[in-house]
Amino acid sequence: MLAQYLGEEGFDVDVAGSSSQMRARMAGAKFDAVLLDLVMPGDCDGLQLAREIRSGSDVPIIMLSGRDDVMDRVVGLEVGADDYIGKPFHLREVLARVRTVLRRRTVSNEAAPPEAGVLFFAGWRLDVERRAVTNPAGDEVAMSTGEFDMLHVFATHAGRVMTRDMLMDLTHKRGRDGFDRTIDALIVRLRRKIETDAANPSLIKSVRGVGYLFTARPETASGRS
Amino acid sequence: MLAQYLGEEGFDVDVAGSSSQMRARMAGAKFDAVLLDLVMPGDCDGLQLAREIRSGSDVPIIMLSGRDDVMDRVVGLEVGADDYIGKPFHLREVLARVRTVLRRRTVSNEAAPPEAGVLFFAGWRLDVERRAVTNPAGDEVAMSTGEFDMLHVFATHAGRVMTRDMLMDLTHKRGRDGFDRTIDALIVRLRRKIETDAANPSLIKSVRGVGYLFTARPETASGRS
DNA sequence: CTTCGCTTGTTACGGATTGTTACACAATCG
DNA sequence: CGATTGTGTAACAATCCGTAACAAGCGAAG
Repeated sequence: MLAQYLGEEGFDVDVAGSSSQMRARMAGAKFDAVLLDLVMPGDCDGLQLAREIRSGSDVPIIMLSGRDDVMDRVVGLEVGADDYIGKPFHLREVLARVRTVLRRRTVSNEAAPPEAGVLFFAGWRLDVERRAVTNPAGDEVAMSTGEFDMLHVFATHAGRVMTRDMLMDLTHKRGRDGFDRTIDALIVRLRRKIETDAANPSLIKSVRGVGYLFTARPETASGRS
Repeated sequence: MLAQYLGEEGFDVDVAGSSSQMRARMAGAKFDAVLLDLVMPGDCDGLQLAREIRSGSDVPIIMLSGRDDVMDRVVGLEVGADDYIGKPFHLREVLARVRTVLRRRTVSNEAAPPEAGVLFFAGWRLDVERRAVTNPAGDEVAMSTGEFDMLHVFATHAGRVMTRDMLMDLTHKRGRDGFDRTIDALIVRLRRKIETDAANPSLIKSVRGVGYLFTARPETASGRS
């Protein structure tokens, strides 16, 4: 049903009925996005599968679920899905989300390939190789390891709200303790270095109850004005 | 039993004892939703019937089933049902699902794009990506997370009366039950920030007994300099 | 090995935001 | 006109977040 609808809307759609089938398809061709059901008919569940895809690729993943469970949603996003659509999903909505994800992806693709040497945003320059950061005025700003990692994660995930858990996963490669405010503390320290007014942040916005959002649009090296 | 209960809750309920009876009823009147039992007493099964309804209409369909079988659920949703309620269903639950389906339907029908880059209205500028709002004078107005979300919803649903349920769905990702005045409180706070005279609101009008209406006409980016 | 300096994690406090309740007032109804 | 219902708003409580302060690591220099 979904495949047909998306097909009519101009997308090339390929359907896989099982995880193994999917692996085969994905090995053979490049896809722009993956729609994944949380509950799979077969052996493997959707979360596991999403993690698997993420480990080897950057394809946008949109998760579908029969239940609109908050926990599912959170876990889904943690695993690396780009979006999550809960139960009573209408075709139009799926279509809209697919378009959104593709748009985001193409934007960030041009500007920030996963391991680009240098990233630019809002006049700032972030040299991944040298781990050096330069402000719009051209001065190099000293960053601690943690601050740099955090900024790097933000720069490569610009425009998407990041939960604290995501940030924890991405900046602290492993090991997550119980509940702490580690991320918040890092955010404060980072804001003090890159925001002109740390009390009214413009680059790193808080999204209450969810996480943080990096608002700057990544620019290409040649795209600077 | 169901019909009586829903009737007491204020719904107009019509009961059909067979598929043919249903066709007759549906031909004669417009319905807001259909509750369908998976196993039918007569000739035709519920799935077939759901497919039939879907082929000619967009009415929300809620499927009831004696067995809580995953396969049934999946097939039911595939056929185009909007929701599925398995075996031990309580009247309250059915009621809640009916309300949700009605709510979702009205929301998602004409609400195509929940996302756009920058929105303009009545001289205001709302940058969705940067989560920043600028007033007609050009000053940036600080908005809390909730206020921004609410304004965003209004801006993308301008000219349409939004019920509190719709607003709750769109601003608070997870459904709330019970009665509260959360939305009203947010409206007051939002009005104080964007209305020139909060006592005589011009942008956000109240529609007694229904909800709120955002009166500004959205302008395209090119409509302003 | 010890000390020093820097970074990072933790805790605590205060302010900001948000949900809830209560009350006043307006609109509607009979 | 009074009764009922719905909305505006203040006040309060619960929660979340920003931030300072401190403690724990960590590495380099001595």
